Amino acid sequence: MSAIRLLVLGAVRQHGRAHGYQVRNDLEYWGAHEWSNAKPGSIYHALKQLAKQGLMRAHDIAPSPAGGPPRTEYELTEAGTQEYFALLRASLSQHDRKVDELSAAIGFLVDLPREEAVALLKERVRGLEEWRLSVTEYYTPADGPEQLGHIGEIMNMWVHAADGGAEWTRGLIERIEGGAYVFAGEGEPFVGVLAEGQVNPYATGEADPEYGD
Amino acid sequence: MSAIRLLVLGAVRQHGRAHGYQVRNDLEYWGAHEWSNAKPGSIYHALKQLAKQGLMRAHDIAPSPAGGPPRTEYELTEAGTQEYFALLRASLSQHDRKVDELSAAIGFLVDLPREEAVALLKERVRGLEEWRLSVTEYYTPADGPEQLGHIGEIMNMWVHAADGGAEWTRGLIERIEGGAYVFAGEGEPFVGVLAEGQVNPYATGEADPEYGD
DNA sequence: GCAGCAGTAATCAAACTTGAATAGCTGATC
DNA sequence: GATCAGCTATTCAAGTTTGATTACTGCTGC
Repeated sequence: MSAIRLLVLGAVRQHGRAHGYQVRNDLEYWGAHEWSNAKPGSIYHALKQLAKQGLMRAHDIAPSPAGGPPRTEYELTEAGTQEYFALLRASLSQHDRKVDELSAAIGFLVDLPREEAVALLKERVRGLEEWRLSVTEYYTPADGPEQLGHIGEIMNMWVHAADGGAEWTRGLIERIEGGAYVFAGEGEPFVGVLAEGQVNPYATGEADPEYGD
Repeated sequence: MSAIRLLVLGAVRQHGRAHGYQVRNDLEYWGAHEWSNAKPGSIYHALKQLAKQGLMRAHDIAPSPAGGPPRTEYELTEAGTQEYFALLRASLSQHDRKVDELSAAIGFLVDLPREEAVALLKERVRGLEEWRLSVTEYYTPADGPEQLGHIGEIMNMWVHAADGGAEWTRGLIERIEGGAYVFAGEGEPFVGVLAEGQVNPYATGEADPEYGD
């Protein structure tokens, strides 16, 4: 559940204090329901879990002003902030994680200082190159790759994915080094959450590629 | 659970009759534990589930000849075979499925006639191109793409993935049309499972990229 | 001759995910 | 002015996945 974890931690952190529905809305705003398992059930589960693990503080709040059942607001603890950054760094630098985790991490990329973001992404590229090498070596039987028959196509797909991933990452590094976006400590931070009452311009409720996961 | 479903159906089908541990071993032989959630628990669960749904017949067998608790052998029913091919076709042609499903499907690709495999893969390419278009259109706000800030990088990643996936698929189509591999109805089929007692030359128990899923 | 390790085979509790259901309020429609 | 649709907000049961654990056998060294 690291992707959900990262998303929920990041969303609550940006609000300072948020309830489940707010988080759910942010994630939809980010398109997260399309590339991750960010369904209501999972979000509420994650919030409870994180609270149980001491990463969030829960505050019971009176019934909402606009109808619905009474709601609970959450707030990161110090440990929660630590966990957030640890997860963010790991998701960016380690290639052997699910795609939804990377997507989430890209969304929070600017919470880090610029140089650190670049360093982590370079680490990712290194990992991808290493992995590519290990796949081609490990899965080449002693008696030649023909032994594998069409099974070799699976490895070929991995290699292709590794190359594509590395290429994309290099492009991103270039843009960041070129001065794109506003990172931590560089002034007015990027506003990535919906204010109370603001409508989500991207909420359509359709189109569900669910690529990767 | 479609990936596990496909893997288990395909493995049992190739054996004719197989017990859980045999399936588990085949999946490891294929490297499936590296790119799918093919853990023992999931495999046994899938077998039971498939049996419950009438896609497999279960046979209780006396305690194994080589130690361990009594085992159960499974065998595809007619409905199971139908389901297997339906799943295989869907996994190959639909781009909006998880990567592990595609990996599994590639492993079983040669269970289909050559022309059908090509047709399904072409369908996949069409879907990827369409999806690429929808991503670039849908996530370009009226007031220009800069509005999205670094969030646009997530969409960029998708587009990159779509392009890479389409390119890889086209390459595969080319190789198949060029006569590579032995498909259904073309003589001696490819042997993709371990015979009883044969050791798995790829079983190392380490290296776990877990790419995609 | 037996302690311990490696291999065979399967199960279980706990955690996680899914999709649907619930429940209250507002505004529109007939 | 009843009721229906739609939004706010959360919970729940059922299904799936995970990681550990169990249980049994054969071999190996001492």
